[in-house]
Amino acid sequence: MTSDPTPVRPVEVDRTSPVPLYYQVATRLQELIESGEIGVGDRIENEVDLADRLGVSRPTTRRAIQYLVERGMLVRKRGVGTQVVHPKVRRPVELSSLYDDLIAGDQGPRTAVLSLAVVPADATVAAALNLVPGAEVTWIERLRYAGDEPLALMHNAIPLDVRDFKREELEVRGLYELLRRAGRVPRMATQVIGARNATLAEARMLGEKRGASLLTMTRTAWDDRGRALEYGSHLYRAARYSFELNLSAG
Amino acid sequence: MTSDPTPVRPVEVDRTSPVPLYYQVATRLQELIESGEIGVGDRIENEVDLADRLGVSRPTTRRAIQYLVERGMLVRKRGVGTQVVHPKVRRPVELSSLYDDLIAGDQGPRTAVLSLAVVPADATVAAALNLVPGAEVTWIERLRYAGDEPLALMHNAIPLDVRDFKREELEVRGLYELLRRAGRVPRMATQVIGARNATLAEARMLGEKRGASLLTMTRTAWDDRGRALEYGSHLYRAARYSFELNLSAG
DNA sequence: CACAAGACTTTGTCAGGACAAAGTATTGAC
DNA sequence: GTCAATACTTTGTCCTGACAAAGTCTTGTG
Repeated sequence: MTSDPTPVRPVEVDRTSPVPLYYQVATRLQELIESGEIGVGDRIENEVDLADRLGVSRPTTRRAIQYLVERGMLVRKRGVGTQVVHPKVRRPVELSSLYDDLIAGDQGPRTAVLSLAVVPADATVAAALNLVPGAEVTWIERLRYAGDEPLALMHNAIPLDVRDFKREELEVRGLYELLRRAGRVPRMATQVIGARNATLAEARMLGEKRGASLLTMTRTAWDDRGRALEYGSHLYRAARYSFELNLSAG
Repeated sequence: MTSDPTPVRPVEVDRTSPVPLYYQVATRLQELIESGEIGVGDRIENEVDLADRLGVSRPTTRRAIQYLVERGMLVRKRGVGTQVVHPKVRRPVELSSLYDDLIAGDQGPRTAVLSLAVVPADATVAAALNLVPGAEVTWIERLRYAGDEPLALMHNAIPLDVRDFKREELEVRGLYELLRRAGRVPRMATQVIGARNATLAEARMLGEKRGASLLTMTRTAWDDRGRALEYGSHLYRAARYSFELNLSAG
């Protein structure tokens, strides 16, 4: 016995608002699902009826539903209907979460800039940023703290044309924010997560014992036009840090 | 001086094909970009003209372009046009790549099933799979090899109602394939990647020294209807394995 | 020459309609 | 009763048409 689809109750769209209709509908649906009014496993009203009742066209309704399907909240099946599969938005791994270490620099955890200099790129950096070997880059070394304890040792290389960095700004605002202010917004990134044992020097900086397990993460980020923006090579204390990913398959 | 948009040359859509038109167009565009006929930074023809020339409607063309935008190959700007930002498809982290360790079991690397038994779920497993503590699950322990060398030690817990597993099948087909055959397709997953030093027992199984750095990955996967499908807790030799992710921000 | 107003280009949103395809439920024949 | 054919529901694809909004380029004014 299949349960009847839950009708979406009082919903009105605001046609004077600059917010697109499909987005208004999607947001409303999302609220209903997150609040539990439409539970996991429930079917929602079919597109045609929903569109009618909201007073919008079917394409608009479809687009709203599609938006939530892509976010992993809903699943559609032809001939069957649209079902809630998850009450929370499961983002398909966002750059924002990827950059949380940088964003977070704006708020809580303290970040110390250990060094900031213009140096010639070594082979690895040059390859990652698609530069000619020996081209100059801004090289940043930072130590991130969580409370009093060191958490991560972060190295970044940024092409010279991206921006001129100042130490104080970097400590206060964080790398990500500075890039954004320069109008260079990351659009794409590849990252590799691995692990290895700490060297003596690394262990000392991070307050670990030699040989302690460290998480390694290297990342290259590109902007809108495919220009390399940033190369990062970071070390995290494995005992105090892990990466969390939410994935969805369409 | 902006360069003229590259016209997409001989393209025809096949209306007798069961492949959707928008997908045909997207595939054709993708080929042109991957082959380099349309280079990074080039603008492609505008939607309206493209649609005209292909003999399809603008919404269909838009959908094709949208598809490639979501994959990170193209970027659109209102009033400007659509530009190529990356010549290869950068998938936003797929479940398929997430499951490569399982899929790969079908082909190259050998996987030995160390144990396969029905046991009561411990607290961690029960919580991850959303079961009552003590409920029975199929518990699988496997050792993955790359060539002659051990690569990973994998533990999985699968709710009993999902499927009845046989050792031989598991060795030959891999877990993922067996789940798929049971009609339980993973749609969503959360995973946590961390690291720690190997215990003596783990080191022995993996052919490492005690204290060697290991990558840890725990994952819970859900199917279509939000039912927990699989919990996995895996250990990888950090010296021989790393996770690669491609991310895009919309 | 500098700068603002306007024209133009291009993508973004939205409507309404039509038919196809994939499930589900019902009906009918044996 | 069982099973296959049929009807029905629901999403998937595709079309035409229209206007809005955000850039870019041109033009004209001071």
